[in-house]
Amino acid sequence: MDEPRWLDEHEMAAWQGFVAASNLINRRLEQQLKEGSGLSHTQYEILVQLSAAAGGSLRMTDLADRLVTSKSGLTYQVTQLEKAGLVIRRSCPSDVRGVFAELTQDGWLVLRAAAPGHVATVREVLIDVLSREQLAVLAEGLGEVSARLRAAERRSPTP
Amino acid sequence: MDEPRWLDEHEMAAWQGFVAASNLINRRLEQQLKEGSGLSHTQYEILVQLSAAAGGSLRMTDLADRLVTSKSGLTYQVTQLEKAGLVIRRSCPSDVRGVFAELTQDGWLVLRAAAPGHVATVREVLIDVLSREQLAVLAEGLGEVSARLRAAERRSPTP
DNA sequence: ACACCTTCATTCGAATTTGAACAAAGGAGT
DNA sequence: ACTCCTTTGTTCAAATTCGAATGAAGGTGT
Repeated sequence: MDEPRWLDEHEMAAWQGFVAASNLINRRLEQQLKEGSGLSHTQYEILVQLSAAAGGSLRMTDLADRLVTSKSGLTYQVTQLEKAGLVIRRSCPSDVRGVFAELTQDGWLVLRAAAPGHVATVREVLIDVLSREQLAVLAEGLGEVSARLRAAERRSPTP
Repeated sequence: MDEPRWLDEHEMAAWQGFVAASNLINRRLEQQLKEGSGLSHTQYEILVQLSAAAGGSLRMTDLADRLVTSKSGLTYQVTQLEKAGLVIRRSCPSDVRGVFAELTQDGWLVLRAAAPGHVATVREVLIDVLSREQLAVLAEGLGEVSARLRAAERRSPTP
């Protein structure tokens, strides 16, 4: 770290574009979901992950891994969703410590109702702005970035 | 919104890659900055924006626009930085309501000390993972995405 | 000068996020 | 069986975030 390699003009543009887009997209998504269905982006993502899982349920730890949140943050949000009746907790038969979060009927309905508006916004802010080729590069590049970061986290966990 | 255009496989990969990378990078950056210099990513970005501005100072509103935060969030963080002695507030001579946040000498020093570690991490998680061509596409595409979102916000402000 | 609308930054309360500490249980090695 | 280390999910206090409301001042049009 004696003589750091600073970012050149192009690298800086890529980095700033990424950070700005990330923040702006998040803000827009948050706003759309809130006014469209009363959900936060985090809550929406929880419902999505559960809906994609077998039986509409996942262990708390699995869920926390797929989203990128702390365990305590997930506990909080699942409690909120449980109060709202969109999710219930079930204890795991094979492991007394384990807890499943499971989508309720209302959870499915709310997700179904929220999805079209959300997808439309995702198109509006990102997908429909970019060409097919740009999307391919994005998927490829950021997929690799994510994979490496996940691997790095497994090598040095944050408990 | 009657018959929403869902995302196909490739679009989904791009979107999920973007969201995952965004969250994972943020988490890593937050961790590195905290342990490397005791700053949060938000605080670091405030210092960067001030250092890039003429006289090392910016109006609160300008600052809030360049970062992507609410005004009240900025007020809070500037207060924290002021307590830490890295920033001071100055009132604007031409507009009594205006407040400048200005980098102090300590602010410059802390930023200088924090920058190398931060840049190294940015390289590690994003820049050095991608090829020159991928970076170019990223800069171009996400620059456009950001520009559109900023323009949209100006058309319908969030006060 | 006046009324009216906008802009600036802060304050306030509520919601959320985080990390550390915790208790309970699993699993491996002896 | 027993010790040791890990994993699981929650709780707690503290830090951070946001939005709405506020007060004060700028700017405009008449």
